[in-house]
Amino acid sequence: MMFQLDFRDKRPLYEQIKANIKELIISGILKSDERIPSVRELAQTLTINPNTIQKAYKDLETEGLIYSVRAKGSFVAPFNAAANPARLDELMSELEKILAELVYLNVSQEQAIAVVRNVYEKRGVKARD
Amino acid sequence: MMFQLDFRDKRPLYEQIKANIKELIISGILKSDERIPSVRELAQTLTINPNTIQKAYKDLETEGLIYSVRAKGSFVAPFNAAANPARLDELMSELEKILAELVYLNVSQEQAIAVVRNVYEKRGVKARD
Amino acid sequence: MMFQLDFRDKRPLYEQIKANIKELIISGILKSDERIPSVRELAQTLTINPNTIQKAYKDLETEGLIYSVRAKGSFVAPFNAAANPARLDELMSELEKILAELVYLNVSQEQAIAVVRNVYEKRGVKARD
Amino acid sequence: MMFQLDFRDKRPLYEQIKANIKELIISGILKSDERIPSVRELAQTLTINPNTIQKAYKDLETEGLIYSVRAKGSFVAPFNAAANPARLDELMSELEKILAELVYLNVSQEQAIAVVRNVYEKRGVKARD
DNA sequence: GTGGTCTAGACCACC
DNA sequence: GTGGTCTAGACCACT
Repeated sequence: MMFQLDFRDKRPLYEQIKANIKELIISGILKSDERIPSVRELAQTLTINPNTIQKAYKDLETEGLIYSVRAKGSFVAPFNAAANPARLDELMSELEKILAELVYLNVSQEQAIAVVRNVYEKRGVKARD
Repeated sequence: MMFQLDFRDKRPLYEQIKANIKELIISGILKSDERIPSVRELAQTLTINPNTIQKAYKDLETEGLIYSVRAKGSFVAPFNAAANPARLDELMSELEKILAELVYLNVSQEQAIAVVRNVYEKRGVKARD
Repeated sequence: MMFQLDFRDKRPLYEQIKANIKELIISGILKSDERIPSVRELAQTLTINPNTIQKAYKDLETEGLIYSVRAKGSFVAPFNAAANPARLDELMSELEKILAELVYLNVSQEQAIAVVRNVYEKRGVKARD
Repeated sequence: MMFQLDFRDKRPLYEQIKANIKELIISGILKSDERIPSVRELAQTLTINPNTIQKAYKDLETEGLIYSVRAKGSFVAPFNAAANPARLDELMSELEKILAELVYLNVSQEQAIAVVRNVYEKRGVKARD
């Protein structure tokens, strides 16, 4: 489980960490109940302050993507479709916003659908534990 | 041309202003070369500082969505497909990220494509100047 | 003698007018002692305020590029190399600044010299009445 | 890293600041990833308002010459040839304009080329990070 | 301490 | 009246 931080990125470091871990989870690289590095481990690996990792993990836990067991570590949460309908609404709204701008930029419906098919082909058949 | 600011929103005010005006432009409500409110006018309407509007307008201008003429006012920029290849890349990348998360949340490809068709139906045939 | 103004240009209108007339003179399209449009004529052609033209002409006269004869009109000044050594210094300084940035952007000396040759080829042999 | 502002200069202060820092970068005095003074530091040194520096830095960042890291400071961006094709076009166009006027002022092609060679000799072999 | 955002109030150039 | 620039002083998020 490795990723790098971009210190020139405008986003806060903890946002980058969240985004990276989230990507590892939704791409299926990290499986359900798999252990992820402890706060201290990751802080050392990335050479940043543990507080920053702490904040990222806490956020991910609130979002239902990971869970922590005291004295054991943090783990990938098993997928639960019903867990966050709010997140789904949010994504749909973002999706519509992006599509609207694509329409404005003269991207054809066919091109847009092609992107959808492409993503589903790449990620759709991945195993989910 | 009216919209409201949400002072509880965590985003900077000028970002909200940008987003609102952008939406008015890409939705076709504001037409090419149509005049938008002056910096002072809008500041008064929204009861915020003119500098904040100024910043939003300046940003929108560098993004190619509006143009400002000294002593005349600010106007919607005529659409220019070739103007913003970078923005298109950015949008495509965002699109893929959202779709990836939708895959993870078990949204079917058919549902995703339905959203695309829906947006194109609603906005695709709008007149452009 | 025609040119167009770009109202979206950030420069003041009178600067654009100056630049256009200057280009017509240095490119040899307007010859020495040739008459240029009166303030009123040009103002009407461009549909802008005569004061703006007035200011442009006054500036050009100060720079030695045109001269005005009361009740006759304005004319292209005959070329006089010794007239503005200051302008030459200014140009040389600008030239060096641009070249310095080209160096930084990895443009080769050969490319730069090619541009020089190209311009001289195009404009060098033009007749100067 | 020192320079002075000319308060009689007609250009905005932030433009002067930008020009000065740009010169330090393209001349190689400031190296890649080298830290430049913080907004507040420089404001104090020049005895002007921090907002003015902020604006200059922001502009330099969008031009790709520096990058800023929150809570860390601002730094010289590593050179990226592909980053700025638009700027190159702009410079070339300016170069041609200046050369055209030099032709008009009877500066010989040889003299112009000599200037080019001179600049490349002075700056061409500087180290880049 | 750093960059980023915001306000209030001011002056300038342009048309 | 319009956009553009500048100051002074303030608060916030981040590390």
